[in-house]
Amino acid sequence: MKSSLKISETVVRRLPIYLRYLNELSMRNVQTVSSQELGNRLDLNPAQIRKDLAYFGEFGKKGIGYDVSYLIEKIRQILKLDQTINVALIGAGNLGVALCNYNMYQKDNMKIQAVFDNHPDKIGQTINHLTVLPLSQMHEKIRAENIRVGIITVPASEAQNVADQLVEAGIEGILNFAPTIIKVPEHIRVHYADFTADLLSLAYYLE
Amino acid sequence: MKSSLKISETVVRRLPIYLRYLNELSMRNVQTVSSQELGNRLDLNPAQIRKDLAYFGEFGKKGIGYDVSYLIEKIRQILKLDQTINVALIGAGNLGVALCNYNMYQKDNMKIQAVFDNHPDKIGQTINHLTVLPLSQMHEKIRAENIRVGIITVPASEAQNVADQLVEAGIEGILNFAPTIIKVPEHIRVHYADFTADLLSLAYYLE
DNA sequence: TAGATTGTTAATCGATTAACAATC
DNA sequence: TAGATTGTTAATCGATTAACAATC
Repeated sequence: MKSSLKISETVVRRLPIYLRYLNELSMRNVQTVSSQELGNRLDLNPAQIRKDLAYFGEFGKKGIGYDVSYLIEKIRQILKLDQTINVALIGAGNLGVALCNYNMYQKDNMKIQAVFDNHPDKIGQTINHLTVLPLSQMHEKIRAENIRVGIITVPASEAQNVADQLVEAGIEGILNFAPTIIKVPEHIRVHYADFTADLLSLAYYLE
Repeated sequence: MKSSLKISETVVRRLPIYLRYLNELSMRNVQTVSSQELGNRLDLNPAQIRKDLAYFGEFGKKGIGYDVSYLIEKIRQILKLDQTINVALIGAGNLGVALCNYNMYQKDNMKIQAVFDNHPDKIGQTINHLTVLPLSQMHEKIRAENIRVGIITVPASEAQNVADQLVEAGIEGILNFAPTIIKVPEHIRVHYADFTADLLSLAYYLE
């Protein structure tokens, strides 16, 4: 385990991709997989996959490949998904509600434990067993429930304000669906789920 | 215009980000912006922004900066957003419905013109003025409406099947929200809106 | 043993950034 | 003119890939 090394962001971003396919293999009772097979399926170079995994340890066996279950366990450890991570969602609009109901991350140990919205129509409603709370209760709830990640699904115009409140409440990471760049202190991690940019850039490649 | 040059994907992906902020400036009646200001706001290196734009032409004025309206116009041309691009959405679940209602890309000239789903409960329902059609009508409708892009919001297990049908119907690009890698012919462009990977990789950086 | 596949080094490729002449 | 800022080159930095000894 070379955990002293600084691992690049591009490497970390591939780990969930590996994990997902490994889970699929596991469900099909496949015992072992090679970097070759992984690469084929995921459109990645096998050498890259081996190198990615080698940053974290020696998980494979020469001549054999990787034990599927063992590698799943290891990647989950690396991503810190061996513990439950509590998540709050802010913005109970169409997208927010969709993500709450999705809740497929639950099997990955990330669980939406609270939903916030300031719209009077929304407050008090129930979404997937969770009552929508006003933003004024965010600080208290986030601390009480040990929530460490916030998902922002409010309009772009409100995203920075919500981010500020999340930081203030002691959140450690943010997944921002609002189509805007937000400013947070150094120690807060922000990922962008920017599907409008994904869609618009697609137009460039047409025809 | 050095349009012969092969532009890298990372450059193209930043164009919608520029466009978005330029639109904001335009609405605030800002006439001119420097790469410095853009970089500040978007957390990007000013040299990178100048280089990105210079791939497509000389849009700025030395000593002055970029004319906001002119640059918006140019970026829209580059991304081919000066024409309307018709889009189909496949999978009228929570997420699909959310994206239909969103339809904020409409102002960017990408418009969802058809919605498909095979679930009997869904077929015939109306979502944002569009009637949900069965997949069996996809081929015909896509050709009739000149639809060039497909958004996949079905479960991962069905994504490849839907992608195959989209390709068969003559689609040119796909935005895939299903958490799985899909295989398509060389000439089809696929972008991934993989927010579960964004969320899981966030866990790595906590604490 | 022979075949397969890892972990890792070295080579390549591509992206970012600094620096600055050109010029508004 | 003096100050600001572009477009572009060169330097740096980082990521991908090929190749192969080690070994199951």
